[in-house]
Amino acid sequence: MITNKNCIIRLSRYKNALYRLQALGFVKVFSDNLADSVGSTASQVRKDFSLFGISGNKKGGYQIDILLEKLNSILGKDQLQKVIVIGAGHIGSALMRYRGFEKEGIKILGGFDIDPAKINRNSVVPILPLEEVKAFIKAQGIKIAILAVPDIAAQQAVEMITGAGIKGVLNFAPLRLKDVEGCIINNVNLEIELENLIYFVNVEAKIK
Amino acid sequence: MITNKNCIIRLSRYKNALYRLQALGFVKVFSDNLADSVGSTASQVRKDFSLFGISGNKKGGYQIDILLEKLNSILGKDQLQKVIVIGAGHIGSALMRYRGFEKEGIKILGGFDIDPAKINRNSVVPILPLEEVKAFIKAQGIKIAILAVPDIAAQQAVEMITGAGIKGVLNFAPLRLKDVEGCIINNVNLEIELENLIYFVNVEAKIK
DNA sequence: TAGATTGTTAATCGATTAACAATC
DNA sequence: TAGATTGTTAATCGATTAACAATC
Repeated sequence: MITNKNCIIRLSRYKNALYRLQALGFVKVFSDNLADSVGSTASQVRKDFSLFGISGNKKGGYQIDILLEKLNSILGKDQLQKVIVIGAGHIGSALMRYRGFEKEGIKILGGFDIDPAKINRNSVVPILPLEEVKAFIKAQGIKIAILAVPDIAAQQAVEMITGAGIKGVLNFAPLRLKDVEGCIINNVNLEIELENLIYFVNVEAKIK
Repeated sequence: MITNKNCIIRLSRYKNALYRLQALGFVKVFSDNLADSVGSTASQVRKDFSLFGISGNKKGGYQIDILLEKLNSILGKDQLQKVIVIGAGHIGSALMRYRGFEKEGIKILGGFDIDPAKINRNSVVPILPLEEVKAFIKAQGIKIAILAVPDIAAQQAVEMITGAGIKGVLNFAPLRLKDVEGCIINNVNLEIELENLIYFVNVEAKIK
């Protein structure tokens, strides 16, 4: 099944919105309710669902609990997702301590750094020497890594961890990483995100 | 001028690639070199440039220094961009300490939090009480804010700062913020980014 | 000149939106 | 039943890619 990234991102948003609706006591939802909640359109919602064979009831809309079950299954939320963080600098450390992932069934099992001063085997998320990462990935069967190392270290780090079995990397290093065979890399470039925002703010300012 | 977000992101990537090429001693570049550097196509590069009236020399390609000047001007890199951070939790603090922004001419002038324990007027980036944020924005003429507060605090925080003059928000709170008149909001949702990666990794795993 | 590269127009591609028959 | 909502097909829209004349 071929689907685009935006579509999957919308599935995540639907899921989040459905939990909020459920918390408000709703049991079923119509495509246009859901569209409103995520800032989309009713057509888009129904189209997305039909791509995944999710169907509702004509006239009756969709039952939230069933819908959540299906979305959670598609998004892999029915099992704990084990993740490691490479690089224990400012960003890496913040991500290790960030509580938002737990709620989503994402568990950070460890952090890794080359700097001996950063090693701490006793913290909530242990921070281990980078040379242990390969063994750790294999022992724990980890497929997903967050990369938060300086730009010059990024390419080498990716090659190391993909060699050990990592299949997906969320990259915070401020450079576009070359794809590695058999591994998906999603780039989150903070500088570029800000630069983008600045551009559009300035354009708006010029229009007025 | 109407342009899409992806196009502006590519301009940032071209700029970054050009600095690397310049560091390697190159003086001029052809559209297909640049395409290679950023993982795009020569057509795309020329199209992007033509949208902004950037022209090169037939046969001669583009002169890197001139190109950089133009891209930097479009992206607002010819002036220091002043930014504040709302929320001094894990993510907010990490962003305040992150060195990557400086290189890009982005200066974080202050952080703000409601927790008195987080206040520190003497740190490199001072952390001030949230009630001072409006005055600070006005006094310093700040237009851009990074939002890194818990989800329940996000909507209110946005309304507060846009009321004081903020025109662009980079939102790290894990919920989609309602647009506010006269303010652009770019959402960076870490949970959704990871969820997305997990989905595609799992799909790849199923195919094999 | 011959060859190579730009700049722009046209073609293609894919995603979003609209429309509407089916049906509860 | 009448009205409302789904599911899917068709139309639209916008972005990317290809093609090629201009020209250095």
